[in-house]
Amino acid sequence: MPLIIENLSKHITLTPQEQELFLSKIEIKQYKAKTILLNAGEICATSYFVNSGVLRSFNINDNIVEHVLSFACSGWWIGDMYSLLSQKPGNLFIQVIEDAEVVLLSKENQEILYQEIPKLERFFRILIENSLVAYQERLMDNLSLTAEERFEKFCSKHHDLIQKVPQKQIASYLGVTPEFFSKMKSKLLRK
Amino acid sequence: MPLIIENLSKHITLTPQEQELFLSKIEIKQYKAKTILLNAGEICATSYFVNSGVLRSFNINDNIVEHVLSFACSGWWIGDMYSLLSQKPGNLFIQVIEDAEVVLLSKENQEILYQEIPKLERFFRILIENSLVAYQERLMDNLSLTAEERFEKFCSKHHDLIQKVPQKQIASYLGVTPEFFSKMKSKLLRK
DNA sequence: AAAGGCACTTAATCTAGATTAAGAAATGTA
DNA sequence: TACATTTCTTAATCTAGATTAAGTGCCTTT
Repeated sequence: MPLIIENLSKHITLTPQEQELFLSKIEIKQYKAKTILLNAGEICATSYFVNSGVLRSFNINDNIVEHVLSFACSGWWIGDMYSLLSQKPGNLFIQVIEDAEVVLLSKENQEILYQEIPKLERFFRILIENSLVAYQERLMDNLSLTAEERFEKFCSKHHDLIQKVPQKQIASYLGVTPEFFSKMKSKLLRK
Repeated sequence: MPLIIENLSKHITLTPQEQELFLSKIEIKQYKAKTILLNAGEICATSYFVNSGVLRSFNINDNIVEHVLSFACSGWWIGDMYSLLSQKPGNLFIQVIEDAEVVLLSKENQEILYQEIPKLERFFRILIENSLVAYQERLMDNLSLTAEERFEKFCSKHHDLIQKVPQKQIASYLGVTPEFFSKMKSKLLRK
């Protein structure tokens, strides 16, 4: 069974016909590492679901500093929610970190699917609810934990990513500089 | 027209009967300032919609330090999403800051309403989508802006709250100590 | 009116994490 | 294989914001 159908079935049950319909509305693509799927300033018209490999979303502020908003590996969705919803130019880049196979669902087809399979409204509501809870927790962590505590939490939650993602990007995700991250890491290893 | 019906009509259109049904499933209560509507450790079974007054959600970490997650004034929803969705004990408090009239929607009734008025699934999806985008932006702001820049952004976005909320709570929302906030504010006033 | 408790301010001191800089490893590329 | 580019490390210095502490003014409650 395709990974994405398995993913849907975590929250809703689709009939075989509905599964067919869903699969007919998506596109699957292979991308090499470093490929940019979405540039800041563009209008995001697609949701991305990762079959394999790793992606990230990030922005670049005027100081030319990158800030990683999220990583996505096998079984995760990623996109620029702001731009996708508002259909205005966003400020996120979406980039492949490790060679990836990605499912593309256009906003257009997503709306069609909402009409044809109303249950999907429920699926995406739950997906976004969970995402919201995760971002709320991450925000509170950034307000209340030290960099070291955030790193330990990240390790226990996303151990799989640590090998696959350049550590400067993990630093950025945690909100510290690569230099400080390096120092912190070697301090933790010495323990 | 009740504020909450007006609120629903921002994203969906309800028939008069549906409006009636909705109104029959909610409860309206008055609360004095400082009242706690939800304690950390409790399971959240209710969504709150503010008719008037101001509420906040916050947690308290082991160091006995409060961290404000969100404010809500007239026309805003507030709750402990994590606890509400998982039905596990949460770690948020929800408290009245300024005497308030609040609409209560129980999780139970919300589920019933999803059945009876499927459009509501759309409404809450959109509500949560917007909330998610806002938290993503706030997280990125915390990663990339200085406290002063965050404060200026807060002022331009939530000017109404500045008069109503004790400034130590705004400090907490922004992620700085009350002392530093005070210093920062007087520095900005001197300009 | 007194008294206790908050919220806010000011100021001195301290520190987590940033910045700058330079070298070492790793990776890509011809 | 060598060269270039990027990533990571180490270390010195710096700073935004924390901590500690003391004082002021304003509500509450009695």
